[in-house]
Amino acid sequence: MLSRASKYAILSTLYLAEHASKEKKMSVKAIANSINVPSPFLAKLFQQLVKCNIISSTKGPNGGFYLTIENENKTVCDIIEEIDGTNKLDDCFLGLAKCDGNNPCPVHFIVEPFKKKIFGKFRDQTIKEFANEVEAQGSVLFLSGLAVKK
Amino acid sequence: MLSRASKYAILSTLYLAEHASKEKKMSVKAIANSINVPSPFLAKLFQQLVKCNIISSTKGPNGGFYLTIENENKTVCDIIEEIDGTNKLDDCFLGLAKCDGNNPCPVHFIVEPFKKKIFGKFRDQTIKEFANEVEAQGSVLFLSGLAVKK
DNA sequence: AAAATAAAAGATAAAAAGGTCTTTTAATAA
DNA sequence: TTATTAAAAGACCTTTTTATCTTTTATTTT
Repeated sequence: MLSRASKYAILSTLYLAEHASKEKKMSVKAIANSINVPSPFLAKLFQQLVKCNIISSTKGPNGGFYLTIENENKTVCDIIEEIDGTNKLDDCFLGLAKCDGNNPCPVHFIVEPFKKKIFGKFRDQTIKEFANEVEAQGSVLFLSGLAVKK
Repeated sequence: MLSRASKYAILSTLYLAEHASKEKKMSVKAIANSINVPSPFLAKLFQQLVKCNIISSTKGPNGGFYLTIENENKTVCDIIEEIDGTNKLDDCFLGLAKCDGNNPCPVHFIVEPFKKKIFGKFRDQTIKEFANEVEAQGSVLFLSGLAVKK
């Protein structure tokens, strides 16, 4: 459904929202280590995310990545659209080119409500809001097996 | 979530359940054309499905693929496990190695009920039952855009 | 200004997924 | 029993995804 790249991008952006700021920028390596993602790959991803204004960066000593207010108002949908292209998320679960209520695939009516729900969340909630929720719920952002509750 | 191979396998097995029988076997090409799937690729898949006893085949004139009673009692889960390996379906939506109620990813509690539902269907319903439902609902099995209601 | 730091850029490599083609084998109908 | 048909088997190719490495550029601190 989502590419690994998208997953990395979502997790690391949420991580930035929670742990970085203009005053406390984070390097790729620090983030990659924290959430357990290959750092050169994440570096490439971050370039892309900076370019499309989903995250921000500065070079040099004490440089790194962080989110501006504008960045914080982006959505997870923006990330997915940037990385995976327009809405891989909305593809038919069984791969039909045209799957809808009139032309339903065999699992359409099971998948549809789920898609509406998660899609709604990804579209309507800002990164900042999402990150706050993640923090409140104690959700995990670490890919590795040994995730520890904060 | 599912590989394309799994999707092809599911659709074509349901198609076989609906359209073929021991008396009316179907060739790869016929099925591939019907549901709009590359036929050499489907041929490979079918070999695998025959080997693990999810579908049946005979060679020669009037040969082709069909389902036995035993085949009809397999499940979609059996297909997925055979093609994608054990339960790619159950992987965390955001890629966490260990994602559960205690260690939830940021969307765990949205994804979990959906997984339970679709997973249950795929596990508890036989191919035959599923195919009957598909027929009753008039669901579409054709990948191409121009699917036509039967 | 010089040294150090960290991202940007881009070339490259490895792995997985998706797809095709050719030869062999088995079954059956003529 | 021969010709034909259709699957089985396996080699091979292409594209996409994932991952790495090296060089350049910008910033900042000393």
